[in-house]
Amino acid sequence: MDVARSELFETGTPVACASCQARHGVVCGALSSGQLRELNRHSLRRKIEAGCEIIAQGSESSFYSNIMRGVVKLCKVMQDGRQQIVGLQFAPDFVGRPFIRESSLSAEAATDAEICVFPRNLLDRMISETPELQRSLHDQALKELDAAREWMLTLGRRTAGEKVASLLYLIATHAEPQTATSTAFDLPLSRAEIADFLGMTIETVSRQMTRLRKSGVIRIENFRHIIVPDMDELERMISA
Amino acid sequence: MDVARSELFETGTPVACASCQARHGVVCGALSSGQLRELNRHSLRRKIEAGCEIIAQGSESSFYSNIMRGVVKLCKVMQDGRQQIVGLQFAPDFVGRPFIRESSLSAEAATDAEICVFPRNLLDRMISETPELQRSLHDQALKELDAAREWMLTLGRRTAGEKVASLLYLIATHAEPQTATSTAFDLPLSRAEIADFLGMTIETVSRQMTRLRKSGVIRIENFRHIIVPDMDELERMISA
DNA sequence: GGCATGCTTTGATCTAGATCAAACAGCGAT
DNA sequence: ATCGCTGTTTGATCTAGATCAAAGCATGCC
Repeated sequence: MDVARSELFETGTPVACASCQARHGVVCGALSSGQLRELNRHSLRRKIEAGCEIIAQGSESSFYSNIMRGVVKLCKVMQDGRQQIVGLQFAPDFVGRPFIRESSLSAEAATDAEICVFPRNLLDRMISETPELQRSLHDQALKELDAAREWMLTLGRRTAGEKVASLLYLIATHAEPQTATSTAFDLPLSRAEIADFLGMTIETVSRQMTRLRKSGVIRIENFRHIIVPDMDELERMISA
Repeated sequence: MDVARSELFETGTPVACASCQARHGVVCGALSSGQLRELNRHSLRRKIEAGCEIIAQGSESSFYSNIMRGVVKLCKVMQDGRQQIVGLQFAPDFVGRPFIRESSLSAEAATDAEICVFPRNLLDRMISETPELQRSLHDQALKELDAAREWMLTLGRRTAGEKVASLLYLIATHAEPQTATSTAFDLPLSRAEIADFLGMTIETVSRQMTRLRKSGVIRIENFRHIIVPDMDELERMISA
């Protein structure tokens, strides 16, 4: 499943990141059209299968990316194998750690995804030349920080039931289309990944899911597809 | 204990932030001397007692600050009273959430502290005019993000014993002076605060502390003062 | 001093969630 | 179809850590 770093960058479909020119992506929105042209000349758009590693924990990565489609999970693992998902990213998020080459976490496609890959050196130069871009990445970092801290509260102080409800709520909120109050979406994560996000075991995740199902808060079809008839009801399970 | 927001800004010792001119503080290091002079004219240095709230969760704050001395804890509380410390900040960290007025967390002095208080409007202007400052704050945000994610791993996947060891290691690392391998420091947090940082109860914190004491990894004097004879030993307890 | 007050430690018990162990899908390959 | 594989649910039991309850121990106040 893994894709070596160099491979990721060198074997991608060599197509300029056309749709970035719209206004997708944290990066592209902040660039002048001249910069965008230069960036496009040196960037690749690449399809990534679910499970593919984009950046490996502990590695030095020589590129950044923008998520164009799909969900990416950020993960930390301990050498004894315990692991914790520390962030979920959706289009049009930026992936990569500005200013530090060695990654303290791995980034992996949770679903099939498409990303735009930029060479690190070029983008670093553009960051330093473009306050607008710096601001844009600063914004994203702060957004991720807010999300991380919200999640710390969930990890430290919520019960198993509240944790699962929090996760479903998070996903439902980011999975776009939703009718008036009811919402349907595909879970981008397996039970095992959910467990790693919530700091618990898959058995407990499963039990809490069926508890939510039996109490009518959610409906489950095909393990992955979830329907929330009433989002307010789900929100009430979280005990914000 | 609380200090109203306006009070915090209006009743501080009206002394220009002289020592910032050295190079203390995330903010001051990034400014030109002209900007620094202007900032100083509108800023206050203020002594804060342990327990004083600097920013209240849910409030709109009209200022930022720089920690000059002491430790500040960032805290989130749920309406049923459960709470979680989501960050610890030390001099010369910056306190405040750029670009968003309403705070999703509270900032409170964990120890007696000294801060420099800046009006938000002025600093926001300077941020937009000074890429160097933007970069500096971006750096701090990324540093906090790394710390938050490291802590998510601790909250989600480490045992009680590992959690306490992680906390002691974190504090020991930030409390400055340390001889070759041995380290001594004052805990900036009470047992209850430690519990809120680690997502556990004070009883469990206490038990784990005495376990570490009995196994010789730490020595405890006066509840607050800790001696770590061998930092490597402590590090081994963490199981990174 | 003597006594209230707020931490902190220690002990006894309880329980939410982990662990161990099966069954139960869904699904692609033969 | 049947087999094998992987992911999920469900059940039975166990345990780390929570909860409940009582002492210690400093510190400040009268």
